[in-house]
Order: sequence, then C-alpha cells, then structure tokens
Amino acid sequence: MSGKRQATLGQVLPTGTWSEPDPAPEAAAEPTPAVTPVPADAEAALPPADKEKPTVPTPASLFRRPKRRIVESDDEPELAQKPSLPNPKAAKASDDGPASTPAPARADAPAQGKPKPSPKQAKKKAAGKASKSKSNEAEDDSDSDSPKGSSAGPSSSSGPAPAAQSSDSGSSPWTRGQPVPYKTLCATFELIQATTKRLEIQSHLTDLFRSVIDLSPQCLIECVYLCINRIGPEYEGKELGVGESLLVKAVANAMGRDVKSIKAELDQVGDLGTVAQSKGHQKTIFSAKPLTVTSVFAALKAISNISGQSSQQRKIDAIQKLLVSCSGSEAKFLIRSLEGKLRIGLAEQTVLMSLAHAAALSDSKIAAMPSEKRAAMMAEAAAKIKQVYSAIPSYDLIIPALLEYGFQHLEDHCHMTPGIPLKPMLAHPTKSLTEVLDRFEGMAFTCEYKYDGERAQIHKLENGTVVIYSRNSENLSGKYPDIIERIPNVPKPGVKSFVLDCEAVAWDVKKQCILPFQVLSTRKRKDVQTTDIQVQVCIFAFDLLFLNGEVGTGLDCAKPLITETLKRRRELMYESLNEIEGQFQFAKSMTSSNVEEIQTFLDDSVVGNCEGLMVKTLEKDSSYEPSKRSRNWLKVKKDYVNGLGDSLDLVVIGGYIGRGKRTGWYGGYLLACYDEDREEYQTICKIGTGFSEDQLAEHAELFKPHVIPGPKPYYKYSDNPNVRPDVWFEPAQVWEVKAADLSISPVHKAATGTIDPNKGISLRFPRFIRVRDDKSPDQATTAAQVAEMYRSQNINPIKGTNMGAADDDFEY
DNA sequence: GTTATGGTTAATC
DNA sequence: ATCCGACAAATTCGG
DNA sequence: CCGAATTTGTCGGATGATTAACCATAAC
Repeated sequence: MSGKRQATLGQVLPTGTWSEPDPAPEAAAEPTPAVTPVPADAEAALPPADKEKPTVPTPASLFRRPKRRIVESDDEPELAQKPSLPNPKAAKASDDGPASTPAPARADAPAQGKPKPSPKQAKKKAAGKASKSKSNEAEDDSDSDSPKGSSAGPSSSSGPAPAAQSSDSGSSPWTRGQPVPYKTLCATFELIQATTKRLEIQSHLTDLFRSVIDLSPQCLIECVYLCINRIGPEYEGKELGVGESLLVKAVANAMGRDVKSIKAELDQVGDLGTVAQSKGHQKTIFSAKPLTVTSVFAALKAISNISGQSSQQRKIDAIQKLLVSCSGSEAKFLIRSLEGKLRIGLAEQTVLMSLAHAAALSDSKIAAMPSEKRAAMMAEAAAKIKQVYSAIPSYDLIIPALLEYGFQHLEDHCHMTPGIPLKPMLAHPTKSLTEVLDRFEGMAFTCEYKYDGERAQIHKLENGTVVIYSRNSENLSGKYPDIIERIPNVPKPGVKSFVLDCEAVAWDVKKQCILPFQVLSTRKRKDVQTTDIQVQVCIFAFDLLFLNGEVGTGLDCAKPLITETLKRRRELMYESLNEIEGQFQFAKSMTSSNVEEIQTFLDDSVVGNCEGLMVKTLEKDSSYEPSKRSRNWLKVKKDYVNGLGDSLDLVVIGGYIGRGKRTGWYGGYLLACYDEDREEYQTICKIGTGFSEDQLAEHAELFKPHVIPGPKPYYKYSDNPNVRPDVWFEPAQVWEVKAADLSISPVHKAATGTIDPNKGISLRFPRFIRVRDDKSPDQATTAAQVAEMYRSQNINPIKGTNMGAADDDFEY
C-alpha cells in the first residue's frame, strides 16, 4: 500500500528541490507527507518519530480517542460501537442522496499503515489507499518503535540537514525559496493527528519547521500562525468573521450539494472538515493552482477583511474558491482553520517548543553534536524561547529575530515592551482551603479577593499613551475610554510608565459597591464615548509587571518586573500608585496562614460580591512568567467546595449531537426544572461538561428508549436554535448539577414570572455531578426553589439584574 | 431610504 | 468558564 | 541507590450562559 513512500522518502534528496514525479494523482489524491529531516550523517538517524504505533485504525478516524476505547473496539469500527444516536435530521436528510455517497472521506489519514483495519472500514480504506506515509526513512517499518524515549528530544530532530519532500502529486513541489506548499503543511497535520503523544507531535512539527527554516524561512511566520490558528497577533484584533453557518453554506456550494445534506452529514461525521474533504472525489479543476501556505494565509486575512454589505456572500464565495483549489486533506484542514480549531492535538505550547527545537537544529553546529549535547542545546533553546515569549508574546517580533540572530541572542532583541500585552498568569482551581494549605505549606503566601469582572492589563507608556488588554490580549482601549482617562491620575510623581494586571468590575457609583458580572457584560464594546457610558467600572489592581522610574530607587531605566517576586512587585505597586475610591483600587488582600482567618476572608469576599479568593506565593515561584507555569496561582471558589455551592437536581429532556471527540454520542443535554404549580418542565440550561467518557456512552445508551419525536406539551422551552435540542426525551432521569450562580436568561424558562415577568433563570457554569437514581423527574428541583436560590444570592441588592428596571439605574 | 427583527459571530466569564 | 483524558515529569516506594 | 510505581502537572479539546456588533432581510 505504501509503495510510494518508499520511493520518495527513502532517499536523501539533494537539498534544493524536491519535486517528485509522482503519478497517481487521481488516486484520491492522497496526501502525503512530507517533511523529513534527512539524517545527513552517519548518526543515522534516529528515525524520526514515526508514528508507527500499533494503534488500531481509528475509525472515526479523525479524532483521537482514549486508547482504552480503541483497544476495546479493536476491530470493530468504532463508530459502530458507539450507540448510534437517533437523528431525525439525519434521517430526513439522508434521502438527499448524496449524503451517503461520499464515503466518509476516507481520511484514513491517521490510520496507521497498520493493517488491521476493520472489516468494513477496511475496504474503504484500502481502496482509498492508505498510503500511509510516514515521515521516516525507508526502513522505518522495521524500526518502528520510537526512539524518542527520553529527553533526547524528540527523535526526529536528530539529523542535521533537513529536507522536505513534497508529497505526491507532482503538483506541489517545494522549491527552495518558494512558498511552502499547503499540502506539505497538511501532510504534517496528518502525521500529528495520528498520534496523541506530545513529544511525537512536537517532533513532527520540528521537522516541518526545520525544513521551512532551511528552504523558505520567509514562510515561517505564516506556518506558525497556521499551526496555532491565528491570522496575526491577537492584539491586532483580526477575526475571520466566519462561523459554522457560513462554512456550511460555503461547503455546500463548493460541493454542489444542499445545506441540509451537509448538515446531516456533519451530524453524522462530527467534523465539517471531513465532510468537505470528501469533495476530493470530485477531483478538482486541474487548472487550479496548488495552494501554498502563503496563499492560504493571505486568503484568510483577506476573508477577515471583508465587511459591509453582502459581506457574508462575499466570504462564502472566497471560501468556496479556496475549497475548489483544495485536494487531498487540504480541504479538511482549511475548513478547520476557518472554524478556528485544528483539533489535531496541537496548540501553542507545542508549537513554541517545536520552533525552539527547529531553531536549534537549523544551526549546523548544533545539529552535528552528539545526541546528548544536542539535546542540551535544544533544551536551552526551548528555555530561551519560553522566556522570551513570556516577555513579548508576539510571533511577528520573535520569529524574524530568531531567524536573524538565532536563539542564543534572542533575548537581546526581544524584551518586554509596554504596549505589547503579556499572557496573563492564570489560576488553578482548588477544592478547599485545606488543599491550599497543603500546597503552599511552608511557603509564604497571600490571599486576594477574586473579583467577578473582566481581566484588564493596563499599559501606560512613557509618552502618556494608555492601552488596555483583555485576558486574551485583545485591545480593550475602545471599550474603556473612561479608564484610559483616569489612569494618568494614578501614578505617583516620578512614575512614567507601567504595566498593571487588574480586574475591571462593574461599579455602582451611588451605592459605592460592586455589581455582578452580568451588568458589566452589557457595556458597549466599540468606540465607547465617555459621556454615554451606562455601566461604570472600578479597576482592582493586583500586580505590577513593569515599571519605569521606580519610586525610591532612582532607577531610571525601563524595568520589567516579571522575574521579581510577587512580594516585591506588590510593594512597588503600592509605592508607585495612588488608589482612587471607586475608580482605581488595589485588590483587597490579606496575608496569613491561619485557616480560620483565611476562611473568614473567603466568606467576606463572597459577601462582598466576589467569587472567592486567589491565593499566591509571595516568594518562591512567584515570578510572573506564564511560560514557566501559567497556572501558578490558586483560586478558591465556594462552588468548588464539595457540598457547597449551588447544586440542583434537574431533568434531562433533550440531547445535542456531539462533535469531534464526542462524535457518535450526545455532546450535551438540555435540562429542566419542574414547576409544580403548572405541572411543567421548564428549561434551565444545557450541560456539556462533567461527565467522563464512560458516562457519555452510558447516557447515550440510556436515553435511547426515551427518545420522543417532539417536545411534550408540558415542556417550556425556547425555539431558539441554540436551545432546541437535536433530540427530545421524555422525562426519564434526574441529574445533579452544580453551578456557580444563577442568572436571568434570555432563553431559558425556569421560574419565568417570578423574578422577571418574561424571563426565566439559568445557571452559570453548569456541570454534571452525578445521576440521581433516587429521584424521579417530578421530584426534581422546582421552579420555586430555583427562584428562591436566585433571590438568595443577591445579598447586595443589585438593580442591574432586572432588565425591566434597568432604566432607573444609571446616572450618579 | 429607514427601522425593526432575526440570525451569526466573537468576546467575556 | 468547567471538566476530562493522555502524556510527561516529578516524586515516592521497594528491594 | 536504582528502577518501578504512583502522584502531580501540562496541554488540548469537548462543552456552558450571556452579551454587543454586525449583517441580512422584512416591514414600513
């Protein structure tokens, strides 16, 4: 089956051009892989990671699944094994005909070359040809197991001269200096997708990057962005403006099918990319120029720039045009890129590491080192890249510097710069104060209120400019002009610039108190004028990441503080800035290791409308370097604590067909509470997290006999397409669910008429806890109880929550 | 043409 | 946001 | 003291409610 591999991959190609005479185009356009570092020296090659794993072919193929399951299924197609979901839509659509035809895109991709395809699947695959191509050398077959073992680093990285192979279709050779063929990238994606081992993924990506650095370094940035699925630095705020709905239309157009049939197939296959790939069968126009990383990236940017009248249609057209040029697995990944999720098991951290390793190995001296030394250099490169990235997380800046100066001197050219947002430090959820004490035992630590607002990283530059970034590095300056105006009043004399980590919280100016998150979220987001702000905000600062003109030290040069201890950073923050009541305050904090004191502090925070506490070490491991440990802080919320928090027993009345990892099961369910007076079930939320895979499977099975064709007359629900379930159930089971809060809902119906005349109540952060077999549906939490829970959480009367009364609450 | 309504998307948590 | 699962890394255990 | 067993930490990807912005289209 893999004939081709041998021929092409086995040999060392001259650096330069690889084109490959490969015929077999028609054959279902097999993607082929791609990049292989060719071991130049005798080192002979640690064979690059080949993912030869003996894994059984994954059927649904496209998604990695727990090994356990794979094993079980062994030779049964996994799909078959999953309880098939009743799917009205699908059923219906099925007559559309085409749906069935496209044999599910045989993605075989991941399928290992491994033989052992299950019966049915086997045929498809076989036919499809699985040329599994691996990225290793010829003999890969034999050596199979990965050497990757230890640290030596991902195997593949060994050989010095990287080489790349274009894959099959002679249509896309990769020539030095020319743009990287998109097919090459996709081939790497296929390899990555075939495994769950991170080191292996890393090594495949390293191979690709090495080749790119060697052959077409100008494409490195684009490759990196495509790998992490972005079209530029986050702070530039570029968005594709393309969602599933548009994509489905585009795919339908491109394939000459109707939207309904595409949707039906999507439900069945669980991945729109796969659906689109099956287009491969209709073979694309010859004239279409092969896509390159550069052209695809440019196209994505172009799509993001489309706006205005008929922009939707223009986007669809643009996407369709791209799709038509796709062959092999390109369509699959292109669609997934547009969806914003590659779902390959690859994301930022892995990309960063691969980049570092590739950079190291692209240095011929390093590549030639004995493996131990080489591994050490790779580790050093990794550490440097991480460090630099935590100070200035911008590929636009790092990659050019990396290419020009190499990783050793990267830090001299890339350093923290006010105006460029840092990745925020995150917190790890903690179940109890006891757990906190355990973790931080023997270390100095401090507690702060966890405010319920929006993360805000405030940069004040020397030139007076103030910029605010969100948790995801989006520029919030247009949303908070009021904050920007007040910031100049904050620094003490001598403080010229700084970067602060804060939480922006909705603030009741009259009552001088904090308002709930739901109020904050109603703030306008774009081009806000200070004069017509409806929701005032108070900033609660809790960390200082950069300071110029350090008070008291006379220091005059720009000073990044991220490597300082929290203790020091906080001292500097207190020394350098002034609080302004109701506008700019420091997060309330307390340092103690006494459990009772901390417990009291926690209780107070909740009473004060906060979510709980953040707990942070003051000295040891207290630097602000997300790359070191992005979740180095702990958070304690009352709803994490067992037995505390809002827990409800709700009835399952509907299910949603799962996607990706959950293909073949329900990905989520619709829950309702019981209204005793009206004798009806009122929706309160959907739920999609908290269950193990086993439970997911059990649930799918259990509800099978309870599926009903339509909602019961005594179900109160919204017909909003986001709420209406794919499948309805009769009331059969009660689940215990936990939530952080209750909110007024625009779509759910629980307790409608009690808190708000027209709106129901819903849950914030709902998650599945367990099945309540001891309760029948009519013993579920009642609407009255829901209403009571809602009332009891507003200790501090908030006006904003009730939209009806919202009018009276602005002004001051 | 302008306005109201509805659907989609991306952003926050 | 919460949560789960696969890996990798770190730590402890047993001889 | 080393290798095996166990625990802890990282990372990636499923999924939640809610809102403003934007666009398409219907209503006027």
